[in-house]
Amino acid sequence: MARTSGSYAKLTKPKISEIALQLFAERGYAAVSMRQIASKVGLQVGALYNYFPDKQTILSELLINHMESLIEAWYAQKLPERPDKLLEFFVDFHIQYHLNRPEEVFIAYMELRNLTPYNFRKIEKLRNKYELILSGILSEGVRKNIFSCDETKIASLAIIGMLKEVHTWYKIDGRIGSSEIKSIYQKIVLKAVT
Amino acid sequence: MARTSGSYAKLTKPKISEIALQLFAERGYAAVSMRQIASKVGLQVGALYNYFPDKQTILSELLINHMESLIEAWYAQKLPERPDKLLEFFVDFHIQYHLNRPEEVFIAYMELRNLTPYNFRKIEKLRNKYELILSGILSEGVRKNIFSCDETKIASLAIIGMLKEVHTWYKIDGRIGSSEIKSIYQKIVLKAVT
DNA sequence: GTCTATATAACGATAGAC
DNA sequence: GTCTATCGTTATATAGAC
Repeated sequence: MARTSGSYAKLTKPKISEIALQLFAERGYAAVSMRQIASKVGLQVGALYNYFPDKQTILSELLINHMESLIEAWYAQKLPERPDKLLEFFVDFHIQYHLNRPEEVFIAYMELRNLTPYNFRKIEKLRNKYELILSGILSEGVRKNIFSCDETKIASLAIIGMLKEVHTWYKIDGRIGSSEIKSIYQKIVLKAVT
Repeated sequence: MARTSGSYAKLTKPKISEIALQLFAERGYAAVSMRQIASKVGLQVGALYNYFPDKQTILSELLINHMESLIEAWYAQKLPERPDKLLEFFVDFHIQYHLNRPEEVFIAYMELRNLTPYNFRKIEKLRNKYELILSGILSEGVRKNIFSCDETKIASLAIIGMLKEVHTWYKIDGRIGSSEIKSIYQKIVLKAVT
């Protein structure tokens, strides 16, 4: 068995990320200090820099991991082949994934403006990669004459834009359940491209 | 005629507020420095303190003025007497007023967390005052047997909460015009209380 | 790997000359 | 009313002891 100090250390970085996520979502990136993060983790400031080179990297890693996990989660599934079923599947997946991570969704939306241009471009690339999944589904459907859609690229942007607004409507204790929301959006999206 | 310096000075405070509003909406309150505000106004930092005692007051005045202007704008209108017409009028008024001020709506939602407890309570009181307008309309309608509603206070909170979500849906260049949105919400709200 | 101590810069806010 | 200069504080980030 490894030394206990080493075992704990493996948990330290995820813990820093988790607490930074909470604080950034609660007070905003610029309003949170490294000292506050360290204090809530149970460390002194200097120790944070064993895990992250700077504050900016804590934020950018949160956002990059969020996007990368999203894309990985998509490809980890067994996907249906028919493009119309695949599109329904995508809507369902997207809504469910984002409803399960309200804090990540919030900072991915709010704190983009606090990324350096370099990190912002990284996020943009990942976002494009995710949008390619959807536009790929659409153009495959068009090729098989199941969908009718002139501009699959623009259509996929519009659809993702629409789906993004779910989190502003959805309340866990509200009258509308997540399964209802998903079926509503599935119908809207399918109608939009057939 | 007054001295030109005096004339310009009268415009300085509104200009500071206007530019602070822009910057706060764009980058967030905590990420904007007094020096940045001063620079964009065309002043040195020290000069800002002739108009505001501190940075916090710039933010709180923006939010307080936003709420006070909203309430004043309501009472400045000629109001219909019938409670059902008055309710329609309220929905129309609320949506139009907020669609015209996207930056104010945004910081009124996002920057509440950066208010001191004292200023936060001020905003809460103004919000209650605004909600009293609506609950007053509802209870007057109940008294005249036009509306049916058990808890007018809770109903008014729910309605305002619903109306607040308009700004997340509405896009000026979108397919849905503001007049359509208003009539949709008027119907929903009226149905909800009759 | 974590600590204490510190370098360096930027922040909000103030004082006094003009 | 605006400027320059500066105070005191706090921030990020680093260096070196343990």
